[in-house]
Amino acid sequence: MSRPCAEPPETRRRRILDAARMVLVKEDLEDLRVDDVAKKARIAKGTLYLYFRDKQALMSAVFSDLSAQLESRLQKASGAPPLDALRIIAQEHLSFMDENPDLATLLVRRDPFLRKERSAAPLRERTGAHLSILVRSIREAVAAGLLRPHDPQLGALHFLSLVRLFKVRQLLQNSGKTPLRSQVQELLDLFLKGLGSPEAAS
Amino acid sequence: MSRPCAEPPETRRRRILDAARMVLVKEDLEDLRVDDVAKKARIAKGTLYLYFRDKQALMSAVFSDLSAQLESRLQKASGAPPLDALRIIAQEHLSFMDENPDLATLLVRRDPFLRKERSAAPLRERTGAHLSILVRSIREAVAAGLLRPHDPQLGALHFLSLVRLFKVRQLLQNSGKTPLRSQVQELLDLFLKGLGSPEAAS
DNA sequence: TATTAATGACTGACTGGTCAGTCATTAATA
DNA sequence: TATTAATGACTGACCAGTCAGTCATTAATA
Repeated sequence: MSRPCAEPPETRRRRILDAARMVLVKEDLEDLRVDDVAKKARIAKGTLYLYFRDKQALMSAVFSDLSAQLESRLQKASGAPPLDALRIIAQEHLSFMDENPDLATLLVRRDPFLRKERSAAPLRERTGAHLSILVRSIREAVAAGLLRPHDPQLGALHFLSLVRLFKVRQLLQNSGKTPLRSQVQELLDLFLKGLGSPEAAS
Repeated sequence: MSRPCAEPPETRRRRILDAARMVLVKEDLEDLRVDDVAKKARIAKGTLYLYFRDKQALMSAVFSDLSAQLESRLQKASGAPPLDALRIIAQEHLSFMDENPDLATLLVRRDPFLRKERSAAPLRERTGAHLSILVRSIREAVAAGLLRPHDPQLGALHFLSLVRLFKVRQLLQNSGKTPLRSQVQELLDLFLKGLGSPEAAS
């Protein structure tokens, strides 16, 4: 019945999560040291284990948290007309990454499709959800004659890999001062029209 | 003056390298255990250190080796007319990955652009070389009016991310019985024409 | 040719350091 | 005082890298 701690458990959990995210990004490694997270969160290591079963659970929580945030943004697209939905999805992805750079680094660096470790499972699941939002939009766009017929899963993966591409480009040239709106346009152009000149045939 | 070993040093080095590659793929982790490599190569751990300074050097050698193989294939494209060059590059990438599946897994999983560890340096360098081959072809294609004007680095990154996309798709649906030729065509179509229907405007 | 010495490639038990997870103790609250 | 949160020193597993010793092979000698 007593709570000697200075803050509510939820807040503390959040602090640990944030610390873990920061450490994960700074280390730029796949792994993190629990001691580092504890130090960053200004708690004892033992305390951390009151909030998370083990390191795996902690890392899973970090990714789960991140992609839940992203997912809630992508929901804005549902209900919009097909192409608008795609534009919104692109925009939300890119702006989300703009607003949380380290997070973007994490999401881009960890490819959820190619990881089999336990810690990646929730992320993969979430990305599956992102995919299904995309797939729906793409199906609709094809039905409306706005996209040429194709395997929607390929289309969705392609779209996501374009998002990834833009983020990679930004990370490479750390200037990255291209305004969001034109990035979105460029992305959609690549997706819809490719790079071939209009008059040429392949 | 004596060579008690049953095989020439070059062969042995190769065996270690192959073992390391296999372990790296099977573990599906970023890391590997030197003991595992030694066991796989059927040599004592100490022997391994006669051929490689340390674990880093071993891993660097693995990636360096892999991308050198790929690079030599991509050279086939040099000299070809712009669009043919792109087709050849796509084809060589995909067929190379078909022939060496675990290697493909490695190359796709490790994103050379986003890693900072020492072991990734040679891979990043090589991929830089791949990029420059691509950039050249793309510049020529733009000059010839076959591609619309754009930042060639973006184009090259886009092309590579399409290659990656196709490999990811294949890894996801492990059936993957799409014939090479049609994959190449599909890739080029995405690159050149995108997914928009011909008559629609964005 | 038979015997012995020299060589160095190869071995694997060992070391030292790292780090995830534990738990006896302490501090805070009711 | 009773209860529970928080602590951090400790443990034990793990693993990269080492190095003193082995022994197959070659060279030298009789």
